[in-house]
Amino acid sequence: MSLKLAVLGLLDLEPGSGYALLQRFRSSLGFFWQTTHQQLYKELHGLHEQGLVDCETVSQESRPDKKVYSLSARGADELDALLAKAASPTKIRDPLLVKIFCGRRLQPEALRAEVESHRLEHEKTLQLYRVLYEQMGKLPAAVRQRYHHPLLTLKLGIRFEETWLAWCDEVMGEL
Amino acid sequence: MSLKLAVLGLLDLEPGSGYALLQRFRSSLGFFWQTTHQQLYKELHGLHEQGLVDCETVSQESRPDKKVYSLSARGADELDALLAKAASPTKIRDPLLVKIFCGRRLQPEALRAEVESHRLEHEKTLQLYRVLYEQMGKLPAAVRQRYHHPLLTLKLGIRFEETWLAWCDEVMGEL
DNA sequence: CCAGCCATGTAAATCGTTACATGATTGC
DNA sequence: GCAATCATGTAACGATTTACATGGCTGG
Repeated sequence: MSLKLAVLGLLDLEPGSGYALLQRFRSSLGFFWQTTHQQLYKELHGLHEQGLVDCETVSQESRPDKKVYSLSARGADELDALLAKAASPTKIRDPLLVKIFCGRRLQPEALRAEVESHRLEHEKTLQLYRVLYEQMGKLPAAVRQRYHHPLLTLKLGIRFEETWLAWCDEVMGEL
Repeated sequence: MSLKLAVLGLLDLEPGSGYALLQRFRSSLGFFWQTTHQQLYKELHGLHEQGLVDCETVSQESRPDKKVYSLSARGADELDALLAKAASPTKIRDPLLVKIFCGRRLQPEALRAEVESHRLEHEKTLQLYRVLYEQMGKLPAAVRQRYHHPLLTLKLGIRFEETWLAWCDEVMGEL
């Protein structure tokens, strides 16, 4: 259900092709709701069949044709209906934590290497989030207004990454 | 794959029936890797077929029979093999964040109510984690040693919940 | 007497990942 | 020439969720 909400929500911000949506996904919603192009295209087909999005095929020179989707009136209603429902509670699903939980049979160095490598990833992600945060601060006021809610989620992303780093450092000391 | 690792890891800590494992799941690993009894029983059947766990049926008075599973020698090898693989990177998947991201069409009060209710949940969870943390500190030294790795994951759980609370407070001020 | 715990399972439906597939254009 | 970007899809498989199913015992 969240994928449907995510797609409608992205189209509410602005229309676009499946390909373009996927890119926006990857640099915003994708931080806390991943998808693949296969899933996204399938979802768009489904939404179109149900009349929740409009679709216009656009021919391009020196590039494949594309289908530009936009939110229909019924889609906007559906979006409101989805937003009216309570969000189901957050669930963490983390293979690294499973591994650490089960890690007593493993050499400490092996685990430390793993934690170290994840730490690096989180550092990169934090950097990225901070750059995006800066960028959003520089947007024209009208646009910034529209992206106020996405910005709130980005703030949580930053807090989470900082938390990861602090924990990785703590764990490195205890392994 | 993480479920397999999780089950083998739990059995490595101590044997138990599917039912008992599920309860341990819910108060430890389940904080960052959920499962249902259906999935767990199926996994146990699969592991048993592959000879990775041993299974002994125990009759009980005034209670249904149970099947007590334990890690076999081959299961221990498999566990080591799984632990040798790198854990795939962490992905957050959070319906609440999707909702907030898409929430600009919603009344601020509606979103605030949602955030408030999630905040309460996180507060409860934090309380629970802290109690569990205290309890683990009081275990006999030998057992505490065995649960050192689970404790590390609990520490992250506590940090995460604190992060959630801080963010909820921040967001409440900005909606 | 009813709810909840103990204890195990099957089946269907949905969701998500991975592999396979195409084909032109642009930049190094 | 080779890799990456643009742009879209099908198919198979695996994972996860939800519904259905049973039945005795314990505590309030």
